[in-house]
Amino acid sequence: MSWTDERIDTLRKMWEAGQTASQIAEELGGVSRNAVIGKAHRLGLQSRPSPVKPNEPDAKAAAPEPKPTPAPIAKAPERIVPPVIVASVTEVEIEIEIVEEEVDESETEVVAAPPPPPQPIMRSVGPGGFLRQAPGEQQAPITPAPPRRLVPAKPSPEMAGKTTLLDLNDKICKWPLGHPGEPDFHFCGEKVNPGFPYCVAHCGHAYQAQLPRRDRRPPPPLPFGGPRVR
DNA sequence: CCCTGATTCGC
DNA sequence: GCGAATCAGG
Repeated sequence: MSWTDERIDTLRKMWEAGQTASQIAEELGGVSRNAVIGKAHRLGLQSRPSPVKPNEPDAKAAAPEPKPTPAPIAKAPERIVPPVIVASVTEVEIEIEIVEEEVDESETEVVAAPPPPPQPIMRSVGPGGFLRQAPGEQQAPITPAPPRRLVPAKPSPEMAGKTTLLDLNDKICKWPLGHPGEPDFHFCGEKVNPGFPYCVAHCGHAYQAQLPRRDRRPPPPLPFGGPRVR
């Protein structure tokens, strides 16, 4: 197989969409994961969370880097599934600070049920103007992706007018609708909130205000062993 | 071991 | 330019 313009285009778009080299190679067919990576680099596409860190030669008296705020970023979920990223507060906006630990000892005497705090819904505004979901109105994260590759992500009748993987570019919302492998899997396709991979509306889903730990519900168990089919 | 991407180097 | 081999982190 050779690198035709179409194949290069597919590679480029899938790479930019965050697909792994393996997935891209699988999609293209006839090439190995290494071939994809090699090509991607030759194309100038590069950098993307790599497991291997660039070795800083200047690691002499390297000060033990202070990390006061590790940035509350939810760890990356399965590829393609929109990351529900906890708001990494960049501006001055609502800050939910709750001193946890030591929940106080007043629990021995349950006098009255704590009255439900009738608070108005507070939403923080993210850059670009999207409204973050407030804690409490947050919805459970998207269901895990089903087995992928049930169907080629290519042309099909019902995909008419849909934004497919190959339609992605910097200007349109990459919020996935459905799951990879499903017949009608496609992307939002709206104009992006400048500087973000999603439109304003989907930014509101992707970047959410943090919920205090103690009020957080543990993630629901995955219906089946989880993604990844093989 | 599995996965990942980066890099090297013979072709 | 290509990609297998190799490396190294998670």
